[in-house]
Amino acid sequence: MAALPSGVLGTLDPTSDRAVFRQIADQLREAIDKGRFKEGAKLPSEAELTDHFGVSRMTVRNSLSVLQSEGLVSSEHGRGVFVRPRPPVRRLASDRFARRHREQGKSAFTVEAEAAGSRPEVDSLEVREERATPDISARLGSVRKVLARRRRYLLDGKPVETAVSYLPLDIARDTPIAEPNPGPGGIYARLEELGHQLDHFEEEVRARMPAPDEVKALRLASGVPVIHLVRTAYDTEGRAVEVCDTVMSADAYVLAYQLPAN
Amino acid sequence: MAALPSGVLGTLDPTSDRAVFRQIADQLREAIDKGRFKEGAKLPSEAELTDHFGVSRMTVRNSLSVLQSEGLVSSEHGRGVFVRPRPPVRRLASDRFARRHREQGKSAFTVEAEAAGSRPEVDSLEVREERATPDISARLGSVRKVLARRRRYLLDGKPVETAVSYLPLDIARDTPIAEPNPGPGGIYARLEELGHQLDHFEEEVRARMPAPDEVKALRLASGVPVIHLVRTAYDTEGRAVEVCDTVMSADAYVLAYQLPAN
DNA sequence: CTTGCCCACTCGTCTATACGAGTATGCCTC
DNA sequence: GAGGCATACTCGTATAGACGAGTGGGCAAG
Repeated sequence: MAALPSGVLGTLDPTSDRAVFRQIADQLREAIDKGRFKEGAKLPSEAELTDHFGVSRMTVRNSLSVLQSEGLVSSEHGRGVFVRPRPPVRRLASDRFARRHREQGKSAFTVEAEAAGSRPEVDSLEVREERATPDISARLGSVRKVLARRRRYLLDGKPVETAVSYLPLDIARDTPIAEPNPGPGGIYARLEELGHQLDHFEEEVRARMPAPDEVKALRLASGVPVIHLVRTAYDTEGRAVEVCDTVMSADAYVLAYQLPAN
Repeated sequence: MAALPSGVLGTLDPTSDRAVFRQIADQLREAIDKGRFKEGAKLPSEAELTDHFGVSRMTVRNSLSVLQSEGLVSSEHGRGVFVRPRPPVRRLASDRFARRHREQGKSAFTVEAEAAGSRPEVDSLEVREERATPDISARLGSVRKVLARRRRYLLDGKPVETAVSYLPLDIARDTPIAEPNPGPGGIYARLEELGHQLDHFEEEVRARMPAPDEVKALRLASGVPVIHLVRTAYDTEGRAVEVCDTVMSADAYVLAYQLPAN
């Protein structure tokens, strides 16, 4: 068993009221914050920490679980515990739905990802007709049946976002929108061709911890929240023509918005 | 020891590959989702779960810690484990910085909270001059020294948000902005009086798990992420006149934005 | 009736141990 | 050299027990 690099970690204060596992977590957190363990670096193994601090393994594991739920580290079975690297962040600009971004052939996601040097992918594409949930129905203006378009977005093989678009069936049925691939410019371009000139979008942003199925779909590490975004698109007649419900890995996104001062 | 209400929880599947503590967590989660345990309700005690499932206490605790890190339940020392109630959510509207909201005497936070029937409070007010961090400096356009205004917002005694405003010292020094109470309409009203007519705001939204000091300041339950919002205010000459860095309890907020379609 | 204490119940912390399972390395065999 | 296997090291799961500390209700003393 290799000894710990000296000076990286201190000792416990037995007179402190603070629980031992918290003291250990504090020391590891500080070491990470100060760069003594860099991004992606391996922390000392549980056995090494057990020896160094003279505590039982469960206490050490408790400390590590604290850091894990803070999103600072993640453990890999058989390999060790590592300082979680920050993935490249995707910035959603406030003009991302401007019409000029729709005029080109590819989808916004693809264009932007390639510009950033990433390999974009879309999978789990599924288009079907459904009964609207009460929430979706309310947002679309008391629509009963909707077309639901589900898909998952990946960058360089890593899932970053799932999205479901809901459109009133009377608008979308038997149009290219009901096709898996709606064609250049995406469904917004198709909506405008169908006479629904888009006026503006409303977005609602929430953050929360993921449900188990979201952990799976986005391959989320523990301690990573999700951003839950619900966007409603309105045409120039004031009608809600689409609701898009998206769940994003919070560590892969930053959302940018512009607000008027008057 | 009271027996568990029959039918609320099932039994384990010993043939399953799924770890026992996960199976228990799954059952509890399902019971909560289906409303068999309502908001604020007390879950069976660790001892009861230990008996019911015939496993050791640590295994039960492990299950509960899963639910806790999902934000579903929170434990109270000496009392039990409870289904976490969803606090009333504060909605930040997309027009929240419209000039008309500034014309009145009180701060936006106060007005809005009272309209919603809550008791607003602001504390930890602290105003001082500081060296700008590289990030703040970049956002303000290579400003070296700034005026920092720190404060914490509470609703009905519960902290919901901390905020720090940074203003270039050459704008804010020796003005009402440097006073703890900047007067009616807040610092934005003062900026306009000083000749900095506001043009627009840019906001960046991130979500992440809170650092320990944020847990303390916002009294966050475990499993509750924070929304990290950085807003930059620009005047009509294109100059960045303020950066506001705010951290919000994610379970108390939903942010609303409006995006143009062109 | 009120006060104060005791006690039962609750979760929090910690130890010690055992075995399982994934990973990586190096050696041995072919 | 290539392949496969043994092995050591890693984290994952689970048990059993002990004591501490916060909460709340009931009982006894005043």
